[in-house]
Amino acid sequence: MKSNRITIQDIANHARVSKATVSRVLNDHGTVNAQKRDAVLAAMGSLDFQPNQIARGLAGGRSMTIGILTQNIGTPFYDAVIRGIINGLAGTGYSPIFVDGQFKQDLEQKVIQTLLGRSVDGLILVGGDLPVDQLEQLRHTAPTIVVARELPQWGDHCVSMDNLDAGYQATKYLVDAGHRQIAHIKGNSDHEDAVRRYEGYCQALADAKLPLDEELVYPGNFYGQAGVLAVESWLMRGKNFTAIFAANDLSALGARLALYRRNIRVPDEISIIGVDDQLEAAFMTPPLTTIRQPAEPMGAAAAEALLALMNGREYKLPTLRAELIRRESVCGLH
Amino acid sequence: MKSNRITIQDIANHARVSKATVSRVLNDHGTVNAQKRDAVLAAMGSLDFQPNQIARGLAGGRSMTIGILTQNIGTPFYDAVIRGIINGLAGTGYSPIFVDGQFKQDLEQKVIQTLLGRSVDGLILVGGDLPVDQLEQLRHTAPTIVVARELPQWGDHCVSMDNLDAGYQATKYLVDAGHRQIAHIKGNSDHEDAVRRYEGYCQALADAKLPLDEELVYPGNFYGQAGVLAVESWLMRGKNFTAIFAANDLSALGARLALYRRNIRVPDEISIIGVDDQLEAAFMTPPLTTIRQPAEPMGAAAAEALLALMNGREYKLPTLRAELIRRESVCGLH
DNA sequence: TCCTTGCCTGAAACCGGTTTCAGATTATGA
DNA sequence: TCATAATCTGAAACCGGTTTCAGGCAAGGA
Repeated sequence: MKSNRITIQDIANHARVSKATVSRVLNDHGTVNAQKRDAVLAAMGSLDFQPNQIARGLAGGRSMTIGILTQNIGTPFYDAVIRGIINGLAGTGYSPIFVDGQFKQDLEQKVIQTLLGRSVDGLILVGGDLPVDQLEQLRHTAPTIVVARELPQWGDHCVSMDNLDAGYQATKYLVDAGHRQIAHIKGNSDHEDAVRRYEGYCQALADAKLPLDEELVYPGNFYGQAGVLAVESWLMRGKNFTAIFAANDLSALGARLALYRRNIRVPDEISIIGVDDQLEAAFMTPPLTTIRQPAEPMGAAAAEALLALMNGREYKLPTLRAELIRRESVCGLH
Repeated sequence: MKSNRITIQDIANHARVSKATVSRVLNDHGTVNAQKRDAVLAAMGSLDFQPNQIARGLAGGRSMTIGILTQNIGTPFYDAVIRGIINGLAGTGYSPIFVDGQFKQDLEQKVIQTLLGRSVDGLILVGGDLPVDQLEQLRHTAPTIVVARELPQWGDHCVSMDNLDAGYQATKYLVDAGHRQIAHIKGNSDHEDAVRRYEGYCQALADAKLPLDEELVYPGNFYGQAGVLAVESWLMRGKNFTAIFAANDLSALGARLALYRRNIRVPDEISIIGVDDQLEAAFMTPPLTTIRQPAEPMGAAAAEALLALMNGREYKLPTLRAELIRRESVCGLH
């Protein structure tokens, strides 16, 4: 597969100028006589010239690539964040390169090295577990934005949503609707977001002077099956509760299924609220009341922030807050 | 942000050898005296050397990147295919670069050019609309695999599932369960997969000597709302039907919701079958009977095939077939 | 008219690797 | 012991661009 691609030298020959001049018009840099510029442009057009980014990257020190570290958690949330990033980068000349950390610290470090080996111009870390001091160090190697991970001390290098607030809003909404016995299906206990949502749950309970019943907190994992098991375990033990706050939509769905099997009506007998507002939530039966995570906007904001950061432009991060989406899976108790 | 990264020359100085020798041990190429090799290796270790992929790409002609053209359709299916690709490429030294074609031919062509400009070593096209002759041409520029698009004439450069078969299986399952009036919610009419599934539906009907009622075919778009509207339009017009074949799970969900609103029981009164088997399907109420698309395996197979293709290795594509997943949204009519 | 000045331009160095090629060294065989 | 082959090695060319630098040229000022 011999590369017969035409190079800047071909253009130079064709337009009877030097490589340097071609480079100048290519980058719109320095001054070039209008006639020569036109000749170069014409040559580029007729020869269908496509500059070699690899060579540009090597020579210019800018590879025009952005490294993206993802965590292959397989939830719709991360996928949406990534979509946001891809869209945010589209048409900017920068291309995203993806590597997968699988939520393992050592692997994360390794794949970030491969990213650096590719001289990425910037880094977007989606979630992940890297300790802050390593992030700090990384930041001095390449412009870095962390997204979908709460790092308060990182200020404007971090695009995230307040998960404690999300948990709080969800729980408070149930409390305000009159619920007093509110169960919770947790996400993975080693997952920061899950812990924060749980903290929000606790805090809302405390603020309402409601006791926290540990037995009404099920150690889930963000998957649907966890929701099923949670409900079954509570029912089995004869626990009383009128509402469930699930750490994400998928486990809310699982919970709803378990109730369906027992012929327990939602929301009449038991209310359910989730977190995510993924596409399917609106079509659950009944449509799921949930806390919307602005996943795609987060990704887009991260991309935009990184672009600004790399080019030394000012920028400010949008404040992305969890938003309560009222649908029909929660009803008032009066 | 001065790049103080250490280079092959630093290693060479440190180990008292030439760049050429360092390169040789780096690539395990040619012969190198064991002592010098050790010295080089030691230098690499102590200096924490990370070869510059950009430079390697330029010099060696292999960029170790794979271009991925995606269609930002936003459905879980494509996301899953992409996950499969990322996983399939993980640990191979190749990194995926993503561009988005948004299902627009002209944009697809443009972004493929940017991929080529980055001297990708291979190309994976996920879905898309590019005409076959352009694909054919592309194939001679870089090793190319098409995934999630049926291109029978492309033989082993194409990883796909038979969507006609998927539609046929779904419909036949309903027929075999005793259903005679089977409605269908189509996907986008300009989407090949949707058309094929519809063809499968028609064929299964024909094979069962059942008439095709055009009014029971709703022109959907793979989204949930289409499912809702489909059911409402049929009900409004007083159409009789006992089963629905939805072109994907999401529109099946929509249909289920519309029935729920009318208090029509599933599957007792109306059966539903979808296509995809996305994560949520198993937790629908009732759990959705569906045709599983092996999305992640398709992505993984595409990655594997491309790797083999690029390195001139033999390979054979797995036969990935739609698989009926029996759950509870379909019941027999007897 | 001569000297600056500023505008253009091409030659050449450079980015960090790979690869070719020829020479040096060592091992082998006669 | 010497010729020959096999094994190693470094210098230099090269990949396709960018950037520096010095010089050529025309315009402007004295």
